[in-house]
Amino acid sequence: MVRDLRAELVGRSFASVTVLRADIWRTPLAEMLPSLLPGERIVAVERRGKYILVELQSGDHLMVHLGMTGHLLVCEAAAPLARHTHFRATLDDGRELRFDDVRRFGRLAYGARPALEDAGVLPALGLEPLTAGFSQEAFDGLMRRTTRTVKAALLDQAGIAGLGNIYIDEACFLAGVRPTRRCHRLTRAQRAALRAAIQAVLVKAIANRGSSVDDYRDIWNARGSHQDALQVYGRGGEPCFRCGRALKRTVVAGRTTVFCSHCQR
DNA sequence: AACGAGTCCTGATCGC
DNA sequence: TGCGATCAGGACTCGT
Repeated sequence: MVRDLRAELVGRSFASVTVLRADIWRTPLAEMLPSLLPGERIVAVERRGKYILVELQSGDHLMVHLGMTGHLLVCEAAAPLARHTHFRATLDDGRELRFDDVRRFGRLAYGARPALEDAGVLPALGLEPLTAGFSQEAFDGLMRRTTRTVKAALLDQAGIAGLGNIYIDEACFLAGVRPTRRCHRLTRAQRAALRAAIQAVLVKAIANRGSSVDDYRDIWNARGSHQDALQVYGRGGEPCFRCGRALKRTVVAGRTTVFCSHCQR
């Protein structure tokens, strides 16, 4: 999404702004946005973990977290509104950037990045799994110093940023590691396999433009295709693609978790 | 430190 | 056809 947004938005300026729902904002600026945002040129679109950051010429940022069902859309101003559209901003080329979210777990914020960080609106996040900082040494350090389950540790955005329920189950399957395993008990080989699997799963899912298991759509409302490549997520009770045995479905760290008890140890 | 439960929401699906 | 229970890509808070 960020790559698509970057290609569409960088260099454009915001024109008018409409806040249809103010309570999804983490900063008390919703009513001031119509005076703050118009005229601002977009200079960059970045991502930190699951947070999307649209950087403006003034140094302020429009921050977006999609939650479960949040969606950013770039469309013509005349395009019909999605049922749960909460924010729309026109661009200087006549198009609009819109945010819609059925469940309203998504959050928007506006402000200078240090201010967003100080307020905890943009929380402290861990390693970016597709950067050099996600070294085997760094990953080993994280795993060796905690007794939590692998699932819980990978869900924790303060350790590694950006992994969610789908890709954690997928990475564990690819690595042959049970999500219920305790981090500090993983072997060196398992840690290496897990780190490689996390990266491989993310790279593939991004290449496939995301997993449209249900609501996910890109900024043009198109579906991704990675849902067709998922090995375990959503397949509880169905045969493992590797060994043919029925996949187990349980709850780990409060989240539905699917794994193969034969292929994952 | 770690974990479970509860909370925030709407909508799809399923059993009766 | 209707109705209630259950569940869903996330992430807080609170109590143990």
